[in-house]
Amino acid sequence: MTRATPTGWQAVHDEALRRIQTREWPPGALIPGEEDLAAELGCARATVNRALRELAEAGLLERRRKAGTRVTEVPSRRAQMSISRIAEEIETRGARPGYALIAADDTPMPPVRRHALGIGPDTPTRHVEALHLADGAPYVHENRWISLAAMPPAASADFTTMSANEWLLRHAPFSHGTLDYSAAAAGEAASHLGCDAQTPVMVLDRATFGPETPITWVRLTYAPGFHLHMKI
Amino acid sequence: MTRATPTGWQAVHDEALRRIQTREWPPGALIPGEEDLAAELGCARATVNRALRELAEAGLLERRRKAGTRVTEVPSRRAQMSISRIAEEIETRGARPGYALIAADDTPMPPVRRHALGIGPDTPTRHVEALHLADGAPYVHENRWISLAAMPPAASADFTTMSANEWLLRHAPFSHGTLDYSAAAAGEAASHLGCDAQTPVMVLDRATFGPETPITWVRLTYAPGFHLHMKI
DNA sequence: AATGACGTTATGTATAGACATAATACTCCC
DNA sequence: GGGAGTATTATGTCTATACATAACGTCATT
Repeated sequence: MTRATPTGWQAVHDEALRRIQTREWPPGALIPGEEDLAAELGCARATVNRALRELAEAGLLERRRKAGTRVTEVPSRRAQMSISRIAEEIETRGARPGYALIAADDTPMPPVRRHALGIGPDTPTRHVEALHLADGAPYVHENRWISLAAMPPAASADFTTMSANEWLLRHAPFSHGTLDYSAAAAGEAASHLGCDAQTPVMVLDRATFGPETPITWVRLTYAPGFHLHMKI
Repeated sequence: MTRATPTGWQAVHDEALRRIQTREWPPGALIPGEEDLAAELGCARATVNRALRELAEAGLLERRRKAGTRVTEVPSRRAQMSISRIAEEIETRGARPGYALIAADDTPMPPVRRHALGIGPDTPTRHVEALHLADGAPYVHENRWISLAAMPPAASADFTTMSANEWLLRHAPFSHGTLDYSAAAAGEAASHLGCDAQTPVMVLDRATFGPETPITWVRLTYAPGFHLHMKI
């Protein structure tokens, strides 16, 4: 019963994945217990545990104490994308990043966005508008408000050379946030992006929070032709 | 030196996260070794390892053998979204899902898409066009080709009541795929979505692969107002 | 029959100890 | 001084064992 070949949790992971994909363990089926699998594959239970835990995190298995482990009936898998500095994003696409500040002022934050970020009408904010370039061409228009309650130094930060995006990534201890992509007409950003006001473009609204407080709300309006690529 | 309070890898995880967020461990800094932390927090090295590994997977720490563990300078974090059945997606938004088949025929797969999916011009495919509804209103238009080489039963499957989306999730052992969101004018899908051909809408191009073979390529054109929400 | 207590069981996690591995730091030789 | 080989070291992983915990089933009680 003891198989010699697989050692290491990755081998166990791969073997289990194979059994799921070949439907040797069909959807909905209860798979052998950790103890049994460990015996069969000739390794410790902890090793099997690690392997099956990863598969459960990937959404391919469902594990419950006492009930055991079963193959997910209709796996709802997670797609991942990495959120990074815009400059890095541009470099990843093989282009030379550029940056131009349009305005850094005290334009008040619209009430709708105050609400989205969860800050009161009295919280002071700073407004920054900028354009990011890829190989000299407009890439994305950035329209941002920063809560000065959460980030007082932002009041005097210089955004002419370093973008607010990068400044915040370096200085703000952010912990979580929300992303909201939608399609819209370019509208006011059109002139900066060098397109028609009616051109369909991708818009990203992002709210970012520190461990305790809201930090910033930003609308990124991408130039026409942008596409968001993810793997699953 | 021994702290009583934290036990369990989650406690260690939280404590390390706190130290990162409070900049007690500033960006770029080398943090104590696993052995030291285990001694300080009064637990086994394996427990510290588990906690720090999770933080490294989250992109907050960078770990290298011999070099030790350091806090990521500019963390590029990952946003996740769950890919599930369209019906489930609609239910999640609090609406009653509906489905209507528009066409199931042998319309050939356009060469561009054959290329995207990676199948030759001789591979037989089936074409399915359908509309998904949320509370009776158009939600998303589905335009799909299925490789019959990978999924022969799809040739005779009945897509009038069950969508190809759901049928494939149940029958195809898919392992990976690519997602590509973009903004575009509604175009040909406009009539089905009940909007203007020039209306900006979100378009999702998805290629899905089994462990060995390409399975399906689909273009989902979402109705106006759709937005893609993610958390980070 | 419905309800509640309890034992059983599979997963979840902690532990100490060991070895593997990668990468740095150092030493020796030329 | 420079390059090659070696020692050192922090993380990566496996093992065996133990106990914790959630939840299913059963049995007794109402």
